[in-house]
Amino acid sequence: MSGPGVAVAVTMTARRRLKSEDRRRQILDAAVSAFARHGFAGTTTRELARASGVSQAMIFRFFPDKAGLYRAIIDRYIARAADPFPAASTRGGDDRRILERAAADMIGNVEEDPTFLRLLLFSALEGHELSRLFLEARVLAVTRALARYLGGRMRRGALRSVPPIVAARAFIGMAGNYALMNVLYGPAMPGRLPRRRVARLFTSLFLNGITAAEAAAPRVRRPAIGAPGLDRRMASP
Amino acid sequence: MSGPGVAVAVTMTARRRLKSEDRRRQILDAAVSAFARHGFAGTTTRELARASGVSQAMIFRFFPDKAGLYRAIIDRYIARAADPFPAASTRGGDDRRILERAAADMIGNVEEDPTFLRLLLFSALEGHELSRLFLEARVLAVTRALARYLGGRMRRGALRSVPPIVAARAFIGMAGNYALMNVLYGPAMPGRLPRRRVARLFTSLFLNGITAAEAAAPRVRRPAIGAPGLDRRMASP
DNA sequence: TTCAATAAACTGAGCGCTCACTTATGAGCG
DNA sequence: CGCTCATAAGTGAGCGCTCAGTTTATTGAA
Repeated sequence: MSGPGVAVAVTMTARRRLKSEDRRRQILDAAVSAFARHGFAGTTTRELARASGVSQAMIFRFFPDKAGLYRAIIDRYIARAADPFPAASTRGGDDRRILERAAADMIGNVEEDPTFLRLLLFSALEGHELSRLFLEARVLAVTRALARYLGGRMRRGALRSVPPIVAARAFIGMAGNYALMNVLYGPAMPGRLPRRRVARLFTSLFLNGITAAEAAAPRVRRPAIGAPGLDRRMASP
Repeated sequence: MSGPGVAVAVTMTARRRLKSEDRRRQILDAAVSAFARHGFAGTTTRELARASGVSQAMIFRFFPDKAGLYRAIIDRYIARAADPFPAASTRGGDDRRILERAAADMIGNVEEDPTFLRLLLFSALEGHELSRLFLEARVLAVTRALARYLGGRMRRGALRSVPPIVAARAFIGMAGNYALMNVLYGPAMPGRLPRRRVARLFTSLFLNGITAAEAAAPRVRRPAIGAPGLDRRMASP
């Protein structure tokens, strides 16, 4: 871990003093990984210090307290967010390519580095005050952008007219939930395929489903009393 | 906190003795709520004791340790799981009704009581050993059941032939992610509609998308270099 | 080039407090 | 009675956090 340090070990202590800014970044990096793995409550400042290779005291030199460090992490993520969907013109209309790419990116990014997703979930579950900002800057930005795009395509008559935000949530839900489950349960999760293939399938399902056409299956609208089916056992004890 | 206890405070202790089993259940109930709200690491045994109205020591009379209590909770949830999709015959084929109901139930159950979903997420994120069982008994059971149903319908030619598990994950993803986001962010989440309506919309999208038909939009398959679109900014820092 | 003086990075020891968990000793019902 | 239910009062360990003091890098007069 620490180079070719062997027997001597006296002058070669190899303990590097970093400039304040570098050290701060190092601690922040280590904290990102720790908080993503164990959450806020499950991470100790001692552990953070050990992971950064410094003493506990350094943590509190750079950050007011543990919560302040967490806040700094979220700030950093928010600051790096950019328009995730830079005005993909709603006229060209190669919907398939755009959606496939969006789905593949979502799945791919989460697969390559689940850190952000885990931080997002932990912050929401643990009720951190910045959780909402986190959501706004990243998740909602994507949702709204996609909704805007879909809405534009609907207005042009290319897609069925449904509430665009809900449609966007449906598509993002497919890809997002797929990625989420893979992150949470890894290989134990059945139905994992190469991400491009999944993206293609989700896109195909979604586009087939939402593309304007007289196809729409006959609207059976029976009262549906006592029907068998996926029962209510999904969430209640 | 302890009633009208004033000077005397001797005979009127009002401390009820419960039978062991009742007390155990009471503690378990309180623990479910606490763990669902704050996770395992974020919940203290003092807090559990206070919520159950007993002393801390009682917790350890009924459960070997904090982890054992958590285990008991998960065991209970797993024990209550049943076949969520009791062989909905794949021949009748009122797909719309069955799926709508499934989606509405998923959304409704989570909405009415987010406890289970939060426990599930916390246990997965915190890496609890029983997390996998939890998943198996509840989430995968539903996924597999739906996949089985869809697979049956595909074999009958009623639906397009795609990997059934992935199709199931797509549908569950729509409803599940919708419910998840609503739980995590509540009213801040845009695009919330009455659950029946959302269920109807998701089902319609999905069925339109997956129903066997020659509809399938023309397969544009350009290389897609440098295309604008939802970019990769979804998950990486 | 040398080297004390200064500034900055850094740490070990330990503070007060809370954690999960234990023990001694009742209180109340059969 | 006797036996179970219950608690008050602990225990050592570990928490977030602080601070006196040490170690290193940088400076600038000689």
